Amino acid sequence: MQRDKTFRNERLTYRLSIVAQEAITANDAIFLRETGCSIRDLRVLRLIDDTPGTTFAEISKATGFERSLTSRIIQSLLGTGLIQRENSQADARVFLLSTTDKGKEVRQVARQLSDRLEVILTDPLSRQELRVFNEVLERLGAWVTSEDYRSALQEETKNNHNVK
Amino acid sequence: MQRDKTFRNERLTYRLSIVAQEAITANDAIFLRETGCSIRDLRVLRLIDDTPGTTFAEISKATGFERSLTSRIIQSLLGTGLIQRENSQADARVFLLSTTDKGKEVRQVARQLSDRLEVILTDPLSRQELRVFNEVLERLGAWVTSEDYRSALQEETKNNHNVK
DNA sequence: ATAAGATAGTTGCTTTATAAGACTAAATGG
DNA sequence: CCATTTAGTCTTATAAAGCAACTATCTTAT
Repeated sequence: MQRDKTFRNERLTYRLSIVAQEAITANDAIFLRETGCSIRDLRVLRLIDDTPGTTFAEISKATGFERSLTSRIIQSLLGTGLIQRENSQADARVFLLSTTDKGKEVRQVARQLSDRLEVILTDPLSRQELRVFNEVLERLGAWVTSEDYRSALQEETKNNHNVK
Repeated sequence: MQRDKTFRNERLTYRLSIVAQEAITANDAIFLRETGCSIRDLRVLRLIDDTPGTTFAEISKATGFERSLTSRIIQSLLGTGLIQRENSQADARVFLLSTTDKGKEVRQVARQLSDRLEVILTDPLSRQELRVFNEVLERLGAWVTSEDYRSALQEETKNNHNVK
């Protein structure tokens, strides 16, 4: 979609959304094709691979995904044999999750793919620009997810409820 | 959602998506509250205000929105009295769109709000960083929407169909 | 020992957004 | 004047995501 947009003198937020949207949807399709997993699935896979023995609840908390969504993602990863689960000895309600060999392999493939896609994405940038961009993005990420950001927004829109 | 994410050593694409997602959803809610329009509606409003006498088809083409979606957005703007339409003399199938006074006003309010929100968003950045960020984002925007980007992606995934 | 929560995880249902496509009316072109 | 194309609308299908109910197990208090 969106072929011939002009793109000049637009808002930062707008440009941000364009870049994010295009980069992500394009990448997501590629990940799906090459690994059989969406980016979101892979994020869960990565989490499990990094912390073997983790549980459903921890995944849900770490990702912020809804419980039902988390559950379905885990089902899917189990279904494709990328992760396995065993009953916890300590608590019969709990399943301990870990990656299978196949899961580890897919994770590796995804990691490499991700590297290559990132190289393509940042192709038009100089090393210097990339560095700044990365750093700024990290800072902005922390900022937009902070409480301070939220209250700054609230403060703003409280004052000028109907401007002029 | 997503409160205590750690955020370090993550991918650029991931950080990009976080920032875009948070910034946009937060902003969208604010725009909706303050102007009664979503960001998407406002984009259409802006287009119409910039090119009075434009048509449904042009809007759809410029935004890349599906025809049905475009139609519904226009209906909505008509319904809230932000735009008006008249029959084209030249072609009875065509409606010429233009903004009403109310529409122009809302556009102004939105513009100012957008300015203020952007200031808040970029609060943690130095002037210098902001400049680079803006420029890089513009360049990336052009890049990810280009044919070259698409073919670079295709090229990439064609070669290593299943890595190792 | 047992009743009353609380917690782990799953499943079905509802809402919502979007795309797809059928449809009407009018224009174009041979 | 018939066939095809185009403008724009409207209905319907589909898919994602959240909500809430549900089972099973654990914990705590009496």
